[in-house]
Amino acid sequence: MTALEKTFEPASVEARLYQCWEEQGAFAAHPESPADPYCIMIPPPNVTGSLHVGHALTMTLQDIFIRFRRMQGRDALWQPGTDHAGIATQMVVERLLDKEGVSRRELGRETFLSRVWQWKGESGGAITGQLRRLGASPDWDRERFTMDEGLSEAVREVFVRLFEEGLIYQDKRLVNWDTVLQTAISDLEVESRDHKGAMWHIRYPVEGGEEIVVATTRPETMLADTAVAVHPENEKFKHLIGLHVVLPVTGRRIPIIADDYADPEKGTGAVKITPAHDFNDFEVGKRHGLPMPSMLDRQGRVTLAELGELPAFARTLEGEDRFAARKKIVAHLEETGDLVEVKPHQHMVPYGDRSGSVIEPFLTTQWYCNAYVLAGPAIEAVEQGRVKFVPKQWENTFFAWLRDIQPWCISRQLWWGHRIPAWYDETGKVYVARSEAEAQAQAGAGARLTQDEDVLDTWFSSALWPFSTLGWPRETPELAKYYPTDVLVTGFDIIFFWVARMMMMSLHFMPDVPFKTVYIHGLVRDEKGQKMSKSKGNVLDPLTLIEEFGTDALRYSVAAAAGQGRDVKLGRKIVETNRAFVTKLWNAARFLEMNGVRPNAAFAPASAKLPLNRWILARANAAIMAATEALEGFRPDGFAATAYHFAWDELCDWFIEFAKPGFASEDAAEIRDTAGHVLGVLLRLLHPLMPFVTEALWGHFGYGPEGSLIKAPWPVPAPLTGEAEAGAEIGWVVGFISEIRSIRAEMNVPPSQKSPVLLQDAAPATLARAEAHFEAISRLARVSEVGALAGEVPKNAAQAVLGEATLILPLEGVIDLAAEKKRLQGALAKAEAELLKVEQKLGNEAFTARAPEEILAEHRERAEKFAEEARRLAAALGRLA
RNA sequence: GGGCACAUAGCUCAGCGGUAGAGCACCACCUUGACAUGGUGGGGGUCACAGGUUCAAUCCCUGUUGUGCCCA
Repeated sequence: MTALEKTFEPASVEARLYQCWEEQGAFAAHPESPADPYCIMIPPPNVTGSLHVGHALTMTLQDIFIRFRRMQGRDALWQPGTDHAGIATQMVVERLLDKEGVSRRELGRETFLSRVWQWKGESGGAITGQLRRLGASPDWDRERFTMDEGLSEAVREVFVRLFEEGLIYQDKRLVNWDTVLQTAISDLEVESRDHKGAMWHIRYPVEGGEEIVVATTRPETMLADTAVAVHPENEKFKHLIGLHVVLPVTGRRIPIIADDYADPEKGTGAVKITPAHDFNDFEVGKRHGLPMPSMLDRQGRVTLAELGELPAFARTLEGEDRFAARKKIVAHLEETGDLVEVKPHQHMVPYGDRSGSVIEPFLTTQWYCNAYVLAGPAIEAVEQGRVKFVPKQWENTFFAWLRDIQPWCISRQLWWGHRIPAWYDETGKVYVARSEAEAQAQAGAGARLTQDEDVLDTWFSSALWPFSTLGWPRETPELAKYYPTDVLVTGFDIIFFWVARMMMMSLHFMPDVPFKTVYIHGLVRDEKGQKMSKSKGNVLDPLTLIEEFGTDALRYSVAAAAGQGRDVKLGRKIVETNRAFVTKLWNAARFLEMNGVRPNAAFAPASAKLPLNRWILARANAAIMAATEALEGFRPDGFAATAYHFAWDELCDWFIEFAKPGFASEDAAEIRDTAGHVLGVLLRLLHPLMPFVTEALWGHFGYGPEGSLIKAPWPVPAPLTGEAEAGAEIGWVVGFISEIRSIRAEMNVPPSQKSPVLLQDAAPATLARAEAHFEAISRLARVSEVGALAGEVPKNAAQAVLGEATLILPLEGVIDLAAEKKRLQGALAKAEAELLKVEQKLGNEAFTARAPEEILAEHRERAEKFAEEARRLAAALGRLA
């Protein structure tokens, strides 16, 4: 074995090890194997996406769970893939076309789509390469894309079946219309922004002489007003109900109606009703059977086509942009004197999250999915605990959304996506079918069919991901084995998009839950807790961090910070700091290697005799149990902390320090075997967290061939003998060394000056311990000799209490008497304070009568301990005088 | 306005019905046989506030205040 390099160079091993794993098929699932399955579906990133820190977090967590279960012997399937991202991808390619000076429409649908596929082939899915940099271990051979033939077949199948069941239908109602992208978008893709606008108060003359003033934030829509609503109980307007007003600008005659929607407290109490341009007004319009003309076209320009005869001014508005039209109408109202007043008004305005333009409620015919019906079983599954959220409180968010779910508009006016499998004949009759041939058969040979121009919402196909990727609608071995999957890992911002929709579709078609657990993690923020955004310039690039500090450091950083229900704060500095842990592990291993530590499969931990070895083996067992429990309980932070503590505080700080001379002693063989065993445990424990450095060390030490740690068995606690006694013994020595170190540091004893330690009142067993571990004590606590105190306590000695014994350091000439006195007084005060607290409790009859015996015994023990400690400290103090 | 969460050391966060913890930062000391990306020691806390339950509350309950997020 060649010696390990002095420092760990992540860049020099990461690519090689990753390739090694991939080549040996280490990521592959084995449907044919008898092993229990463990499956995670990757929430497919956008094919246009590139790796950001959010991905780094979610993918690291998924990879940790997958690697852990794979090592436990489960047949792990981590299903990778990407999502075709209708709008985003189409925008990317259109932008490219822009540079060539051609538009999508000039190219035509088919040519355009071939360009998108070409783009996808060349630069789509860059993220999958980047995931490899992160050390992610999904089964790449099974990578899927939502526009794959198989997944597309699933989409058609689902669409047709839902249509046949009446759960997909066409309807004419308001959608969120993006006037730039010229498509309907989901309400989840709309963000409301606070806007400093105005409230215009406009006079509508009532037939018969009176007038009514309405308040609106969108005066231009008055072109399409079809009523004025007042509250039925509103005394101010009650008498006007049933009369008509003559709409300014258009001169149209519209009724005054009574509707609860008109809040007497808001605005003027009278509200104009424009059913085709406002969601609330649309409902009012439906209730009252009002006409619903539109006054805007697909691009948000005024169209008068549906508005009937109009006076001259109104006719000049044709083709005006909506905001220009607003200005013109307001100016006109001012002129005519119908504008009563304008008040500044703060309100929310909807914006499209992709285009950044103001979203327009728009009356169109679209395809809808009856989400209300599909939501029922999804809600039930969570209520019954068949799907569990971790942390649990996210169930509330899930319930809140699903219980109030609206019809899901699934059609999009895009080209890139799954084209809706619906065909129309010349009369406009619709035929929904799995293929054109099937539709033709339905329509009859003579019918001339044209396919619906629109495509489906990307989330429609993503919703099928848990089963479509496994081969549905075919009955495949994969579907039989891996469905339902075990856990879905995602951020809370995706509960609506993903979790809810996957639940609805899966429960309807499988029909079973898609996953048993939904693990929700936080968002990644910068060090100050600010959301990362390009405009703020606080975006961290995970690939840069990987280059600078290595993948393991990044993975450790995000996992250790992923406490439950908390956002993850991440900064360059944090990753840099955590790199030290990777380095520490490397150096510890390097030291063990230099001292001849090698794996020894024949070593039985139970055969270890040295207390030091028994102790570290017991600590390893404890670490294994704690780490396993943390991972099973979805606590990556606890897992990271456990491994860190074991590696650094127990293995490095104590075991290795104690063991140093042992490597040259007659105990060397057992120490080497123990160290070899414990290092093997540690590498396996840390592997899911820091796959590269652990794999590099594993191969180097020869625990297995290079690249084999990924499939090494997850450690289980080893049977031991005498570990309790060993624990007490090593614990005492650690306490002893710590006490001496503390005294010496506080007394400013130069490290070069060793000092003897005398034990007063020490039990023979204690003296034996001190003697047995004298070498370590001497080296680590700078002690020249240890022995029982014979005769009087020397003057001017520093003292401390440890168990039943008093430790005495004769430091004549070095010790500052006043300082030592102060130190002892502090210790005494502390002991007395503790004693007082415990005694007070024990003196409380209610406590002794009601507290459990265990607790009482514990308290009595502590009382004794503190009393003894205080007595000894007081004595020590007395000797100083 | 409705809902959810959070409030613990200077900072970031664990924790738990009985004894307050880590990392970073800070101070002092140390090139002691891997590691200065290190070692040793130290200072630093009314566990937001007010009630309640309990023998016992940082922890459970209620309220208040503050902060963040989601929904309308």
